[in-house]
Amino acid sequence: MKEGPDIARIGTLIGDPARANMLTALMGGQALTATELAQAAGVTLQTASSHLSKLEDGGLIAQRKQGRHRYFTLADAAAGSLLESLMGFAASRGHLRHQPGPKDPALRKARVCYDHLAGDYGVRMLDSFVKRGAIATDGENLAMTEEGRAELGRIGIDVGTLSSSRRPICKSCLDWSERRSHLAGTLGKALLSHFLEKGWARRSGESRAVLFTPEGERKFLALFPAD
Amino acid sequence: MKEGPDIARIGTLIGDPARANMLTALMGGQALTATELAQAAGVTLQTASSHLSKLEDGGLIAQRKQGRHRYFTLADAAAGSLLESLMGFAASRGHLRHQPGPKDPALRKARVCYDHLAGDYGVRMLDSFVKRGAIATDGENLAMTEEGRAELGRIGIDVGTLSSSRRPICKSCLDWSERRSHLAGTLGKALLSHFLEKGWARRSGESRAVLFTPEGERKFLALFPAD
DNA sequence: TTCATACTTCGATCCTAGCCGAAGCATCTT
DNA sequence: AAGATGCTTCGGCTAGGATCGAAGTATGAA
Repeated sequence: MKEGPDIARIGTLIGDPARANMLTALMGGQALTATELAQAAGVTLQTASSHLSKLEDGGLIAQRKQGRHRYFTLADAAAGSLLESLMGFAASRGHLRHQPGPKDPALRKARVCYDHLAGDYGVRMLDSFVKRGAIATDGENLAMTEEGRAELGRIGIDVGTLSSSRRPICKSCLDWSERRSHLAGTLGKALLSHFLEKGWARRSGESRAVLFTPEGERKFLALFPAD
Repeated sequence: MKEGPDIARIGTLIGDPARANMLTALMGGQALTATELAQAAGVTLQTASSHLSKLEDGGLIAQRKQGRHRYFTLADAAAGSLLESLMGFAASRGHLRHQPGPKDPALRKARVCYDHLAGDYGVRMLDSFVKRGAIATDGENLAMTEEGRAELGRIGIDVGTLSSSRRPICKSCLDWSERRSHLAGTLGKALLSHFLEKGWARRSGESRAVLFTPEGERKFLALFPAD
């Protein structure tokens, strides 16, 4: 019949509201149990179990058995990036589930996107890197410069250890709230971990929001000045 | 729990096989009619019509009325890019439907658009007429000049006989493979007929492609030189 | 005008897939 | 061992939506 990849299968998987809620919850980057995901989706455990096995078959999520728990995560960074693209597109068409009112400014300011920082602060960080020549870009692809390696060394991140993975060090990821790109890849992950370790910020309990301490915020803004 | 963009809505739109087939067909870049898309999707015209209005509401496609046809295209580059991401992801997970066959460059080169010539050659023809002052344009509307009447007389077309109909002699028609305008109207129709009658070209069997003979191609290119 | 073509809307059917209750495994605790 | 917790499987119910026939609308052709 038809040729090419089966986008309908992926679409169907994401198209169910319960599954979409689960995937959105997993965008936080944390591994969640079936019970937690059932709650996030608003369905019973049996139903959630059925959804999770479909998502796993489709290659969107992966599971890890640990004792009597099963921890689910997004399958990989590509899955996270696809979901972020979808969110960006949906937001650009005005397909929001509730108005972007003053209720969730924390999410717009800084949130976790799978394993790296997104929102205003995420975009600001990438902008700053590009502006000072630490990262070179052709609009789509990103590349580390020599200056960038030195710069990150001063911050306290050894770029050498990041290149071991097959995953790219720098990658752009479309930000749905800002409609611009922020920094993904192993470097994006390392930077977020760095901020959390240093105590500049902490993860919000249930939400994807990243909450900066007053001191952490001051240091972050000094490190990545805006225009 | 219900935060952010509604990815489920986009997922549902792409998740139906008939709609996915339509979107895949539109990824070719050409504008397609509802009838053509119904064929591509393997459903009846009524069903296709329903799908198309849903896709339009969702912001994935746009339509352009032209005469009694409705030409559908992807809404914009963002929609195309989203679909490409999805195809890449689906392919990376091994969700393939069939091996991709050789695509048809002949369609992009020259094809029939209702009753006139479209594609690279169609755009080239209008460009050439405008450049030599045979047709005047304000960007949207086209008008025959006196020079143009003489010019067409030399080619072998009597413009006088074309003006009997209520249909305009010259009309611009957006070409979706080239993203520029080509020549429609009774003159566009007459020119295509002329080429076919003279044996410069012939219509492909089932496809919309117009196949030029080596001699016809030489004469056509001499008559309508590029920049 | 009358006919033909392109498409939409309406109405009815049918089938998929989401849903949950109940029961069944598996693993940890005591 | 017995009980508790976490999750899966089974079976039946139901709603949503994909589908098409038939009728309606719009535009072009004769």
